[in-house]
Amino acid sequence: MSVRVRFAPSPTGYLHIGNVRTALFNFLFASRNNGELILRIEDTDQERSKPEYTQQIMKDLAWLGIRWNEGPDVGGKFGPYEQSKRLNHYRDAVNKLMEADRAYYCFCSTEDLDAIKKENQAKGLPPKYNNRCRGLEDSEVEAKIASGQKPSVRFMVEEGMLEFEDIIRGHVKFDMGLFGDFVILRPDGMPTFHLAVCVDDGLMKVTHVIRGEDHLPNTPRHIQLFRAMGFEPPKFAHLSLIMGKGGEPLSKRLGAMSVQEYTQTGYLPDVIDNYIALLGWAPGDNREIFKLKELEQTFSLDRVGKSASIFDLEKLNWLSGEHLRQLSDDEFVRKSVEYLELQNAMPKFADKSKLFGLILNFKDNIAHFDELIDRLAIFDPEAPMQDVEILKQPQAAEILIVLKEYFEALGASEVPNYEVLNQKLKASVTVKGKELFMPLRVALTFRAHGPELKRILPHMTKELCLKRIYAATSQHV
RNA sequence: GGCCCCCUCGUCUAGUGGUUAGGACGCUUGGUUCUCAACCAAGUAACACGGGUUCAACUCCCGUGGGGGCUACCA
Repeated sequence: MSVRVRFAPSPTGYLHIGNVRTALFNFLFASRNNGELILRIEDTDQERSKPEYTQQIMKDLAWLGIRWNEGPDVGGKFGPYEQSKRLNHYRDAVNKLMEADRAYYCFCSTEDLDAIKKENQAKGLPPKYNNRCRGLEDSEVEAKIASGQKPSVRFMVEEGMLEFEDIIRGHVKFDMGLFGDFVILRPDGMPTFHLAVCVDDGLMKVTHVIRGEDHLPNTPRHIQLFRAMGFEPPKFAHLSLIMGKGGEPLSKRLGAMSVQEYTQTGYLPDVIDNYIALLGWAPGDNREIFKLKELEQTFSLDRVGKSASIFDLEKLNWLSGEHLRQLSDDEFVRKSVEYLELQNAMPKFADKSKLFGLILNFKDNIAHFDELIDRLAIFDPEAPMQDVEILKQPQAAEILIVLKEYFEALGASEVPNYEVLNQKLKASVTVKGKELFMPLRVALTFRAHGPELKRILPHMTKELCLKRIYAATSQHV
């Protein structure tokens, strides 16, 4: 049977690193095994789910290069793929479970439940529901409903040890006597996550459930549910969690940046995929740089580790630089321009024909595209002066004089020539090395750092250089 | 509190009874260079702890400690 996996986010927020890894691993596993990936939207929490999140999640996944075979947008044989549109299925399932005597109405209020929990805790007992509505007579149930009480429906948990093989964790076992009966249908008729997941995974013929480790304790419940509904439970693989810098859980603000923030910073999608794949997975041969396509061919679940990992921005940045340097010049510039356009940060001082040359200067210098915006300022006639204190050193004056002479003599549309300028400077200026080049650089670019002058000079104009030289001279005097 | 999962350099990891415990990021130093970056070279640093099992444990078992998760009519 062919592999069918799913990524099932709830649209209650944007995709963050943790989500992305689950999505990516599902995608890679499907891809590697020529299987199918289902995108299913778990929007049973009416309060918190928002359609715009669904849209953004799909956009982000697409940006990352994660492709799905079935989903809300592309459809499929087992749709619909939004749980809010599958209520009939959950209703059916509940009816069948009730008929089979595996589910029952529960009239306990939130206060009742709290009291039970507190009592159990005080006695040091497992904090489980005491199943007290299990024994309700049909007549009692009818009376309560007739009196206007809205019941929830609980699943009857079978006691005993439940054991299963997790692809990542290995053999896992739980004592089901420690679990109380759990709610599968809320009083308002909406299913809970447990029911919806099992019904859908069953109906959609999911073969492997790859999800976060936070779901590990849910799995024995789900296995019982699957069986009670007549489904063969899928295989499970529980991924360890990703932590923040200090090892604390990845929270919304700390490091759990949304995909969009990475897009804005100017990382390539391949970089994010590559870095996240390396969190918990290693090919075993010390290789670290992968394009998504290569991951699709290399990934396997049995090389996924068990321990939680910390998200490290430094390494992400290194990886990003590596990817950028592997791009061809054309690709680098094309993607740079794409980024600048998307961020509405296209330089106004250069037309597109010139831009190629300007941008290419920074290919070896940046880790992500947003650095480009600032770096490009060395070509911007409107860019403010920076680092001009370097011009205070006494030797700067003679350098400025030579510069002025050279550029004033230059034809209006003539390209500045590094060699010629250099000869002139060598001939008439006493300083050399750093003492020559630093003031020179600052006078021409207004920045103490940047690509080699030799590289950038051909991209500068007489007008721009003179403007800066005059400004620098007046500053110096 | 109860149950479950996890534990190799600061970080990501390789390793499956016998290794000088390997690689990468970071950091340090040197090289290159007009600067920054990049690049090259070298260096730094780890098996959480305590008991077993064994001729031999990072590897297996048991405890302790630490971290995390679940314990919702959230997913």
